[in-house]
Amino acid sequence: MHTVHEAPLTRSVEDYLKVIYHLSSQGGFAATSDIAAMLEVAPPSVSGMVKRLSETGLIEHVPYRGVQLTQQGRRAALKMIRRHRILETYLTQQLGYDWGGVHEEAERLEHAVSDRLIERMAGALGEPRYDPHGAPIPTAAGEIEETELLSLAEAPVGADLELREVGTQDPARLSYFAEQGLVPGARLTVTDRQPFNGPTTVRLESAGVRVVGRELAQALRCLAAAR
Amino acid sequence: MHTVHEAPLTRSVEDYLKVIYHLSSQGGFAATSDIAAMLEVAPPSVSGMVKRLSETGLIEHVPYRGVQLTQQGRRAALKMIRRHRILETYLTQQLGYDWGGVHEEAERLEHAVSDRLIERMAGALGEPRYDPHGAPIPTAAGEIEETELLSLAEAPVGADLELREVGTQDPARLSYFAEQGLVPGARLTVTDRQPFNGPTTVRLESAGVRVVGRELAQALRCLAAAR
DNA sequence: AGTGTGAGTTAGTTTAATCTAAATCAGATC
DNA sequence: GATCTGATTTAGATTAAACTAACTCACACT
Repeated sequence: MHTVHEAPLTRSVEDYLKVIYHLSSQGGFAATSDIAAMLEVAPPSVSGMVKRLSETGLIEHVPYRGVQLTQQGRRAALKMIRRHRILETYLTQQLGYDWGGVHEEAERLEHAVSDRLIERMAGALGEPRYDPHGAPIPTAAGEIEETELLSLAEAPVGADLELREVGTQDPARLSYFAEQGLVPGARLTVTDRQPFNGPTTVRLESAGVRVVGRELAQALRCLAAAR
Repeated sequence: MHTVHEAPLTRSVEDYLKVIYHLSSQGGFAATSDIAAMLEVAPPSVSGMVKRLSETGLIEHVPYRGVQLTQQGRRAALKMIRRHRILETYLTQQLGYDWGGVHEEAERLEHAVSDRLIERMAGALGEPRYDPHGAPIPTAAGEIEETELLSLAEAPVGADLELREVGTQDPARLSYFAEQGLVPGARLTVTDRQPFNGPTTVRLESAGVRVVGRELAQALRCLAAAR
């Protein structure tokens, strides 16, 4: 299949595709209002963009239901996600950025970098497979690892887990997690959970005991630990 | 003096300021048509932008004469030039870019990077004073070295020179110069010049003899060599 | 089945940057 | 000094992305 001439996507289009990817990743449709909320934009702006995106074949729109990415749209979204995650990894490992601030910087840069630069960065880093928060980095070919992870808020008491991904971009939460030793790779055991969706208590293998409120626990995504 | 709240400049505004800086650097005014030519934009677009820029106090406009930067405009322009040159230096030294292509990449990135990132890059490079083409890098405080250089097209026969700056962004010319050993720091002696603005012949201290056409020679900016 | 509510869409305006075509100015030429 | 010419500006249209206000749809509830 020949490479088709593709007009460069504008900043906005790229952002829409990324949030549609995230919102529809758990199957199903992304709702107009959710897209609007994530982009901090009024709902009619979304309707307008949705019209253009479906005209150009990047999304499928079912009026009053929501939207889904087409193959083409998914490819474009994964490309932006790769850019974002490579940038975060590079800024962290090569330029001393900490968890706070990387996201914002990457968010701006991802629209300006060339494929060539991203691949140079990836090369300099040794083709990393995960970003600093533990999220998988799509390959240049557009494939992404899809591992089922279990949020710490749902993990059963007694489970031995490995923390794989810290699923937030909020700098305050990120630095709090980092302080608490709650970083990708940490081994932990769930020792308790308060009733009615209360906080989860865990024992960290290499540190002490932590009590994590439900909302925070939802961001911590784990895998059953290999023993 | 307190830092005034400054609205972030758009991509376009920044580009206009940069070319106005370059066009008016040899004193005097930048002409509408020259700005239009450098930005590859129609002259009326320049008139429109000039109106807005002078309203916001970044330039001084004398109708039918041209424009000049104000102090504020000059500061903004030098900031962009610093970003551009730090980026070119970083891409070249840390990510293996060669002379061709760096310019284009930096041109896009300079609008997206934060001051913080630029200063990290500058730090990683050891606060470089010159970019890969030999152009001086403005300091973070907004000062730029202004050394009088002599274009090779004007240098008298017999002069011993040090090549300081290769003043072009054209990738083809840049790689040609690099092949010929005409890079910043090269020592050379002017041995001949053909009449009527003909080519200049130079002997390179560490290589052989080169004949350089007038147009190319204009891009090579030199300093009288220390002996 | 009728209706109310909130989500979604349409209509029409705004802002920034561009364009083409038309008008105007300034300096050079005769 | 009148005129010509090319550079510059003004006028008006276009595109992309956003907004507010007003309308419409789908679906849940009685």
